[in-house]
Amino acid sequence: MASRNYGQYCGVTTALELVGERWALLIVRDLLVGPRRYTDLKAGLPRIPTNILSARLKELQEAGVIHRVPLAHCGLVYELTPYGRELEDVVLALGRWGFKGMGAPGADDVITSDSMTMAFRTAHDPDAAADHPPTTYHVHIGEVALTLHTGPEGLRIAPLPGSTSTPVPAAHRVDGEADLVFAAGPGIRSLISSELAPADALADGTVHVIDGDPALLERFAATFHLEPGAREDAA
Amino acid sequence: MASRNYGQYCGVTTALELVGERWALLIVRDLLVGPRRYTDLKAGLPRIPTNILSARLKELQEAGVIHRVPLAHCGLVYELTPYGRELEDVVLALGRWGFKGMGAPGADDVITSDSMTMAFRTAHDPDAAADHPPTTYHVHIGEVALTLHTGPEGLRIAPLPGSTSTPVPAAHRVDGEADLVFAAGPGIRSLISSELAPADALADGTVHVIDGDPALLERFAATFHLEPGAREDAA
DNA sequence: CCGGATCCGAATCGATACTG
DNA sequence: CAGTATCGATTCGGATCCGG
Repeated sequence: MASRNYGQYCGVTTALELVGERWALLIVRDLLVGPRRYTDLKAGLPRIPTNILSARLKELQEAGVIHRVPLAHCGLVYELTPYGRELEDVVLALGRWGFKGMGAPGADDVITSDSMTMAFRTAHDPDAAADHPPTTYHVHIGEVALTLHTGPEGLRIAPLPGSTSTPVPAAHRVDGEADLVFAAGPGIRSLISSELAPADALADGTVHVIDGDPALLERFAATFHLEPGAREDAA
Repeated sequence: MASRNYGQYCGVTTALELVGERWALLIVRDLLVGPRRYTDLKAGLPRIPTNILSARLKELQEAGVIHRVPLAHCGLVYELTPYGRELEDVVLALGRWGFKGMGAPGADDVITSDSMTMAFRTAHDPDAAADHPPTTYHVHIGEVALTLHTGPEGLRIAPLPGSTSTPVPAAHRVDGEADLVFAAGPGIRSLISSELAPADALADGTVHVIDGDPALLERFAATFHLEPGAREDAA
């Protein structure tokens, strides 16, 4: 045995032995949003083979990263342990770096509620948000609809009903009206990376304001923001 | 085609498609220390098959993460591009998390100069260092010997001659005497995680001071420090 | 529907040998 | 030094099936 390990006494290799396998960190990404049942995970990771999902869930449990929680009424959910929750930095760092390398979406690329939620978390700038009053946005991207609320306690994100994904977060629903309701496609990426100014995004239809003051899109872009970074395509 | 990708439009999946394969981030880890030739990388990653090293180097080039730099006299080195250097956050976050999960070293686990260098970078606390005058440590761990210098410009790490690894960093050699010279084994981990107090490490032989004031080990432990975090072993 | 287990072909990885 | 080539061992992906 001991074959699939890296043979080094090092934090990076230890981490990669625990969560470095294919799909593992994507499961963690979705669980960072909240506890999920097997079927939720399968839906959020549309291309994962079910045997791999099984295997990863088992491995992540043995590693102490997640645990199973039986649900009161029926079924069960997987949930990060405190130890697993500390992977947030890793996932956010990966998301931040990967954002810089994203090109146009592939033909059959999917946008999921959980991946968008984590994306907004990585892009959120608390300092910029503090320059403005608390604000609620309703964002529609493809099939996904999220409520983002920035306030003194930080960022709160919840799926909106109508979004094809994770059911009701019941308790902490973000009710009340949004200050800005808008729809966009994957092109919202260029808004967050400042490649496209808010005014231009409105003008060219990248963003379509449904309700609220379109000027608030400036605030949105100031609050959710990731530098494009040094990308020099060689391929 | 398009088979080996995750089918999502998301920063995390993009990142994992570029550097998520086995060994890729370990190559990046070593290159974060400095440019390395093929043979250096092979030596720093003792268990990597040479065909995999080849393949990863090729893929990382196509991804724009590294590039080949021909050397003046002979040979060539691989070097991170600016884009690749931005993976530092990812590697440090992984190293920080993995550190918490490290148990005792496996029987045939190796400690390399580059992995130790990155480990000290993740453990370095600039604020704690600022509480003390600039300090130079010579640390011997197994076959690896490093000079660590903390000063107003941050942390500088260089391999010491006698260390079985990367040759001469020529220009920026850290010369002059060290304030503290000590040797340790993998047990230094417990010092950095505060599971073992400096005084106890000296008493039980985990750390052996060769030269300098042993009291400076307190300063070392205050400067290089990683919280153990929430680890609850279930296996 | 939920929560998987099983089977099998395809792709990848690991170990060793070999080459310009 | 800087890699290819080869080949068996693993792992992954896709599909199907099964017990509650």
